Amino acid sequence: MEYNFRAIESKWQQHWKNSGTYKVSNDSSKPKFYVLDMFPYPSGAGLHVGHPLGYIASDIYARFKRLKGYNVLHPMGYDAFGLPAEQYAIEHGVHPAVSTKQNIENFRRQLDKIGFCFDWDRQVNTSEATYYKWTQWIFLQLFKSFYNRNNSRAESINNLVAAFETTGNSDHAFPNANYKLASGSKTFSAEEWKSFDEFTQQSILMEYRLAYCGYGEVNWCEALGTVLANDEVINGVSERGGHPVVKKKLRQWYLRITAYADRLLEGLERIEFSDAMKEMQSNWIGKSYGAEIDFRILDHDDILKVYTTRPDTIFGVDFMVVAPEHELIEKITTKKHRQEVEDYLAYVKSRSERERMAEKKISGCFTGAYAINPLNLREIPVYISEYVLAGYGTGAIMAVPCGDERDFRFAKHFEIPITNILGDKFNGEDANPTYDAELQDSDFLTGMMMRDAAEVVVTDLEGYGRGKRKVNYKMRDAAFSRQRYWGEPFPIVWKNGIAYPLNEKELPLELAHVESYKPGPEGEGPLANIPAWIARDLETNTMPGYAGSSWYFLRYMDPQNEVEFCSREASDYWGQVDLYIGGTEHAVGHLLYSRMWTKFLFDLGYIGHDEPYKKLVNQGMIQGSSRFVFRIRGTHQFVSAGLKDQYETDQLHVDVNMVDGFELDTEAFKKWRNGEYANAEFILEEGKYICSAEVEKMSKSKFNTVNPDDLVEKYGADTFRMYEMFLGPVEQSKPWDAKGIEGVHRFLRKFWRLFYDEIKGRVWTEEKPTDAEYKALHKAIKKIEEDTERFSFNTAVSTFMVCANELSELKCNKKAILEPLLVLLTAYAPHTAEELWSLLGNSGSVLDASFPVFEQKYLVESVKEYPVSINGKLRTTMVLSLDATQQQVEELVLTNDTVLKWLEGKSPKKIIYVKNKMINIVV
RNA sequence: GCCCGGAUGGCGGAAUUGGUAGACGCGUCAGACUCAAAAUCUGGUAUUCGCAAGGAUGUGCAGGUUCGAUUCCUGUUCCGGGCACCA
Repeated sequence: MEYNFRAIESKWQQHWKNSGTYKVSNDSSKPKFYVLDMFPYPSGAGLHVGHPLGYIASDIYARFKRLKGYNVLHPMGYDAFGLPAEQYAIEHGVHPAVSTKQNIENFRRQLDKIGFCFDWDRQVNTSEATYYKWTQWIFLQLFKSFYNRNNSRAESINNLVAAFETTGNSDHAFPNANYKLASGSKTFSAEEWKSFDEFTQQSILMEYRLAYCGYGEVNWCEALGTVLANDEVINGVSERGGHPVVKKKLRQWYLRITAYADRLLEGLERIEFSDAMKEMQSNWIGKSYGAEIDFRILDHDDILKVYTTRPDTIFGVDFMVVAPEHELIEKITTKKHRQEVEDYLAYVKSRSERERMAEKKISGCFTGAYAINPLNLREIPVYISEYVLAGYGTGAIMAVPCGDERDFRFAKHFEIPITNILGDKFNGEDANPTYDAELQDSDFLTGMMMRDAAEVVVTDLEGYGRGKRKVNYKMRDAAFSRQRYWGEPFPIVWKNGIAYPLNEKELPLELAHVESYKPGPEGEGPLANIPAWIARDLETNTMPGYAGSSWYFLRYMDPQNEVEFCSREASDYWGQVDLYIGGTEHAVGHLLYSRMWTKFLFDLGYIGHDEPYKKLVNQGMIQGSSRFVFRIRGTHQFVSAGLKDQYETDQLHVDVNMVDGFELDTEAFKKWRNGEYANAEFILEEGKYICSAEVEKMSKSKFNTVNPDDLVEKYGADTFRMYEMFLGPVEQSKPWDAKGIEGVHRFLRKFWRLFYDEIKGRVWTEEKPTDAEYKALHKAIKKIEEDTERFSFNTAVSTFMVCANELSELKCNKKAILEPLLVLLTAYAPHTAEELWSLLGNSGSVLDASFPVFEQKYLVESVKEYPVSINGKLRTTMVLSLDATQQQVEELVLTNDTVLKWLEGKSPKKIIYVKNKMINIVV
């Protein structure tokens, strides 16, 4: 009887489906455990081998916990809204709902073949109205709430209106400190509030709402008449067609995530994320303590406000730099410098924020204006440079070239004289950002340590009313709208420039059917082209990809609920996600947004916990080998990799399936993407078009995916599962390579042969095991249990191999040994385990067995082979009793021939003996 | 540029707390079985010197701490992820 994995796997997959083996109840006497995967975007390329890496890990853990007696929730669904479906619709004219449905069916087929223990009755799909009804509902709650900074939680906006009606905004200053009423004031009284017209009142409330409207910059491509995602822009031109892209301001929705900045930081202390992950999140939030300082502008009434974390360096300020978007530029630029400034601003407009940050070359220009240092009245030139970003702080900095590297290089480039306030800590060749220097040439601060001076400066400035202490965050409010079709519609109508929420009873606001996915006028989304939509004054933007994923873990708990997003009873039962598995690429996006939504729902009392994920394990990325072609800027010509340096080119991904090794199939390329490159011309080298290659994360957008189907077909799901785990630590990124899969397959066949032989048939017996056999088993139980618990699945797989090798060698075919081993194997190779379990005469699923209990008594040893080193170099080994004392060891060691040889007659200085570890002799 | 990770044989990786570097698997070499092949089994396989015994070197690179460093510290190179509209 051979290992017929195809028959076994389809038999058990069918059986699990029919008998509801993986159905999970919200009502159980067992302790609960919630294992969650980051759900996939169902791309047209199907599941690739990178997806299952995390899913297999979580599946193993979920099965392991179930064997350990838990009621385990392990659901799966689809993050189904998104740009690629819309792109596909544009290219092929297939409605995103149709292609998404097909893609989901394909994903489901692929997932089913791998034998996951998902409870599919709980599946969610973010693009279904039954789901996004509740995404819209939560959005409305955000819209109708504000963040009460007096008690640090979200509350109904009605409470704020009530406060305005009694005390104006004296207890609730504008969240945006720069916001001013038409009168120029930042405060209003109750009487004033009541006197405002509705538009003014609503505009004011918009400044407080947790979901609000504002203006933000997008990538605008005039030639395509559309807004582009960052992904679609390469070197400042569109990926499609290579057209210029500039920034354009559009009305956008935002989520006021900055209100939660402190709580998002604090919450990190209560969750088990890796230190690296916590660090990334806290760097993203970027809390800093500093000061806002007002610099007057010479010959103007205007104030240039800067934020600095180093007020102690104020006497080292040699120039000011403002962001190119800064509102004062228009006013303060002198006639003489106007043309130069305008040219510079035009250049910056074509630059993405990323390019600006990554740029090593110094650029900038002088406005002709001077600011005045408030402490010594020194006149300081005001420059514009792209390295200062409008969104951070006040969009202006005071530059201290002796202490800041970028300021230093800027000063050198523009030949601005550098004031040294660091004495000999500044060498004139590099900036020194130290806090440990005695200030020099700093007026009344001279002689003071820098770290003490900040406080003195701020106090002094506050005295003059020229500055104040300020906590600043690098994090910005999250842009929450897209000028796209395939996303959740906003349940908002616009009347006379005022946004009104739809009545909750009108939800879901279903996405209207469109004939074309072409953008609307003025950069609006495709919804703006639908007369019926416009006639209802509905918002034409849609929500971004992360809307649905910000709360999906809650919907799994109560997926069919028609009256609530999730009942409090269900969310109280399941509580936090105990184990969340997903990639680090979501470190600051999805994970921060969903943490914020959870805190918000907690504030309003809809759920009882304020952190969604108790423990996060980051699966490493499976990397693919990408191929690139080089388009000559502004043309349809593509140049082979070896010749690219002779031209100015943009590097574009091509589908690895059109490339043989490195050689591009140019005819396939012309037909690719529905003829996008039909008129491409090629500059070849030696008659071939050679692509360049890079190892990158495996992703549909990089066209480098490898599909698991063939491997599952050839070797079976159990082999595939164990092989993906055997590749290496789950947290580590690794390039995909299928060449080792044979070894895992051989192991499973070998394992099978412990039970059934191809010739003899059944070989397993009821005989009593020997000590050696028990030892092999219990070593495996211990190691596999520990390894599974700590997510070290690769070493667990190798332990299975070691154990099977040992049992083969011992010729052990005894049920008393093999049966517990099967239970261990269930989490890793569920089909094989089920089949053998039933062949051993058991009824029911092996998942309902209980995890074998490790017994130390089988592993007790009395002696150990110790490594013996001389001066740290291993020279020999000695078998010694485990309870040997230091003195006994010293005596024994000195009788060893090898030791004596290396001692060369000298007596050892010291003998280090670490029990159960090693012996080292120092000469 | 900034933030976060990673680097160990021909390859994927192991070494859980500073204690025998290379478990397990792939590949490869030799052998057994076979008319032959597949499958299976046995043995070898970091580099290097040596007939061997036995040495020397070795965890990206350069230093440091330690009786002892893949592991800790400092610096550095290369690769990967993220940087706010891919999801």
